[in-house]
Amino acid sequence: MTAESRADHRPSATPPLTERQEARRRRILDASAQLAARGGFDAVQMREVAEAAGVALGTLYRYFPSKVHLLVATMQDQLQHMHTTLRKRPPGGAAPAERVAETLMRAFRALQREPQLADAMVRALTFADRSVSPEVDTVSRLTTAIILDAMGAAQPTPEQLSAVRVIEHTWHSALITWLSGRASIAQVKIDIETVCRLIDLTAPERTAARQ
Amino acid sequence: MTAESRADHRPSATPPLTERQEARRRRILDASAQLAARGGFDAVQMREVAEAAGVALGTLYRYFPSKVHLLVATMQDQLQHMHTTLRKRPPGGAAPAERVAETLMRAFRALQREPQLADAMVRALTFADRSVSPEVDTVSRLTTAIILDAMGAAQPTPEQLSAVRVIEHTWHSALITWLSGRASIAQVKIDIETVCRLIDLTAPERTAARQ
DNA sequence: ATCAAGTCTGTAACTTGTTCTACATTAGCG
DNA sequence: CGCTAATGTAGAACAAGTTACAGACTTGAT
Repeated sequence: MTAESRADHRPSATPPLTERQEARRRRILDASAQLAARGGFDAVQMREVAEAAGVALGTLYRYFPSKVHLLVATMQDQLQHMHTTLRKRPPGGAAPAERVAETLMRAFRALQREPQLADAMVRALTFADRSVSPEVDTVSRLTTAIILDAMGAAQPTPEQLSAVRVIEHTWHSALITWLSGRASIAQVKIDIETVCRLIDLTAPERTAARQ
Repeated sequence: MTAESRADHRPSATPPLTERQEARRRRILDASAQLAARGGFDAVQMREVAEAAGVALGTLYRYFPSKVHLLVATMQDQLQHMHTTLRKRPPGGAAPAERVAETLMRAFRALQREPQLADAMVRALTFADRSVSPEVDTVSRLTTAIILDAMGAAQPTPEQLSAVRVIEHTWHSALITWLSGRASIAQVKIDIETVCRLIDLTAPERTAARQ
């Protein structure tokens, strides 16, 4: 059970990395997160990341072909953490809508602890162009997984998936308005709770509850 | 009734512009839109905008303190157009939710005609940092106005305003997923229709009939 | 152990957003 | 008109993302 078996998360046809390469990748991601946590998107300067990670600039670009790729990968990394953390203490609400809202608010509070890091990651995510689509998609799938987990919908209907998509849209966009100082934390909370009402609307309605 | 009285749209304490200045501003915005329409965000290069507008680089920066400011202003400009255009033929649906969805889809089709321009504007909008907040807020208010128009809610309740906020979030984020090729046009349509269901949910339901 | 292919390193160059500077033009005002 | 402050111009300079390249180091197969 060496480092090798752990490394096979990524779906794409990445040639497996040697141990030293895995270590380099990790140092880079850590350096990225650390610089981001200090000063947000702008503070993640490729030369500085390279230096902090003890790697040449060219190498950094071999691992992550652009700053946006790097930050999206950083987000993937952080989301993994969050997903495992969230799984440990599942939300307590009775209705799916409540549980999703609770989960997202928990994630939101985690982001509030490192607002600059959140800034860097979210800005990169929404600024990403087509060349980063696969990576952004991975982040999106992770987010979807977290929300579906909270809903407790193992076999979501297409309608429910639509609701989840809309929730994700709202989540990202609300984060942006918060990060750029155009919405308060309270406002974000309201938006999340509002959009989560869509879940009730799309629940498999044979179960009496809401009609 | 010279050009002067027309110029007083902007709320901030902008000293009134002379006629030549108004003309410069217009040339800059037009050049920006034209370059954006060609090649999207990346094709809007400040030197090229300046040259196309027949203005020195320093002047461009006096009018718009950054590329993002410029593109957000371009978006304001385009939204004005759209708002007037949309007002001319109001949506035909019976229920507010239908009308809003119809209006947004109409706007979406307009954006599809110039996808590169849409790309430049939307990317700028979501990439904008705090220094652009006032301008982004103006765009947001314009969008809100368009949606409220379509709803026909002259006196929206706080709940309805929350729904509108969420609709806006979804609108922006769905546009981004479309622009970066991660969602199809059909998918965007579904997302818009899904989120518009929130309107029914928040309608002032004491007035039995849909009023 | 050795060789070829692939990786890394250090560094310079290039691109484009942004800032700065020195000088010319314009606008408002007495 | 003639002055002065604000505005505009041309172009250099700077910053950070990105690319290019020559030489050293690793790796894997023989």
